[in-house]
Amino acid sequence: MSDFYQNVYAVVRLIPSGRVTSYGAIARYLGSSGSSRMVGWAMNLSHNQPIYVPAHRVVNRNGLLTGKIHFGTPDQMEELLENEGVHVEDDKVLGFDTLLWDPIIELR
DNA sequence: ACGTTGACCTATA
DNA sequence: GTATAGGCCAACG
Repeated sequence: MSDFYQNVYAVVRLIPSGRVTSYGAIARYLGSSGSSRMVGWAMNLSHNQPIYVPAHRVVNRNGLLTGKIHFGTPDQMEELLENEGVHVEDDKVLGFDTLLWDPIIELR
């Protein structure tokens, strides 16, 4: 595994319950600004990862659950988020601005 | 080996 | 405010 993925997983694992972050934020935090797609790829591989990665806490910049289809069932992501107190409606996170957990700001 | 695709983002129009 | 374009780089066929 390259360090990039390890870093991504590490950051994602640090996201507190009930909070969310965005792919771009992680990419920027890792210094790979502009390569936010790689973060998504990393999430895709997180399935095979031995450790559990709360990928449901990572959404796009608009707060939209674009990756929900990559879970077992499309509703799994919403369920997990709702289970943690994050309300989801029409595939988007409610109050995304306040729930956003930016590693650049939080881990600074 | 090459072209296409994609859990994205930013910038123009 | 939506729409389209370009960039990014790893995996897949």
